[in-house]
Amino acid sequence: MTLSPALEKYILHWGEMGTRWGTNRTVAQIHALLYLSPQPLTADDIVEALSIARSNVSTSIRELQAFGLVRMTHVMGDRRDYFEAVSDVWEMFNTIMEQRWQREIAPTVTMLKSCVAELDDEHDVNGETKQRVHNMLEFLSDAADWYAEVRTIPEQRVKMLMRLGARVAELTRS
Amino acid sequence: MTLSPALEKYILHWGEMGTRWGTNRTVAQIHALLYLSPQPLTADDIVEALSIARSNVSTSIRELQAFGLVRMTHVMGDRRDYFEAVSDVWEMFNTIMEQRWQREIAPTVTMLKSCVAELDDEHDVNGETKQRVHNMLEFLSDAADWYAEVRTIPEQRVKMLMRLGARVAELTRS
DNA sequence: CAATTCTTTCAGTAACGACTGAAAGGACAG
DNA sequence: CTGTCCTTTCAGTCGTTACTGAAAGAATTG
Repeated sequence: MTLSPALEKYILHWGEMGTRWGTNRTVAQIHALLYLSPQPLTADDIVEALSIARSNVSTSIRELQAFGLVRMTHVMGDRRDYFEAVSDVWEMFNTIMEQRWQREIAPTVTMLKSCVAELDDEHDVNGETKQRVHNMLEFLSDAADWYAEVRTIPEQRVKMLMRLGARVAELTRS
Repeated sequence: MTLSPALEKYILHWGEMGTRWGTNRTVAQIHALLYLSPQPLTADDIVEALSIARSNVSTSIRELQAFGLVRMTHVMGDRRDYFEAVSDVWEMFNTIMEQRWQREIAPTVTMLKSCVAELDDEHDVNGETKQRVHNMLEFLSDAADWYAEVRTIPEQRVKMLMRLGARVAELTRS
């Protein structure tokens, strides 16, 4: 379990980015390692490759499984758990988007709705302020509705629509 | 400078979310406060409203200005700096998206390109592994191209395209 | 039902980033 | 030029989260 320079670079970078994407460095590194590995790995493989504690692998793997980014598999005649990452990139980003949506946008929309309701009774609050809370709620719930729609469209069709969007951008310019 | 319960809730929540969006709690709280305020505020107004140190306001405001989310203004006959947030929600999210793109996606695409190049010379690396790095690069650079296109389309037209996307989702289902 | 192998839990520690308060730096008024 | 007002810088502290290592737990084998 020794990593080539390019693969090590990939894993380290992914770890850095992970901190910006809601997880910690280790979780993201493990995810990168599993994504790069053609075969499923054991926890001890990961310990060795990344030089981290066994317990750290255990908790990080659990987080990745909860995210839906890593699956557990088994090998006949071997008691150990093996892990592999979802290897389809499109599926992977769908999963990440979904998670982030649930953790960030959905609770915010809930909060905004209750704020709007409460503000109705707060007569000393400036009208412009109320309007801005309203605007934020409208923006996010429109976006939420749109995202919910898009999620139901099959991958191939989304790709098609994206190409269409790019086409329109060109027409707009000319 | 006293906040109503609903506004306080808004600001606290925004602060929480800020930590998930690449900034820290204070920066996000200040941004929320300025967004909610119908008039520009001074640094001391912010100190009082959020109970934080003056120096903390100074550095946080700088970060918000660098993000392009807050502008400085002045009042005739008053030496102090006043600050106001971009109040248009659409513009605000465009700005946030652009920043996050530059900080997260762009460097990753750069990293992936160099990885792909280096992997060409690393003959002991598994073919499937190389393929996966390639897939990731392709996905992200396609997404980057698409995003660059969309950014050039005027707001109204993007909204139209979003509605069109939702429409297609409905057609797909029936 | 002991011994072995693997996994998980958890308390303590280490590392990191945010925040404060004091001091320095600038700009203006008298 | 001096004092006042406002802003910025920075060293130190505080708080939070990640990580480790030891111990407990669970599953399997002979």
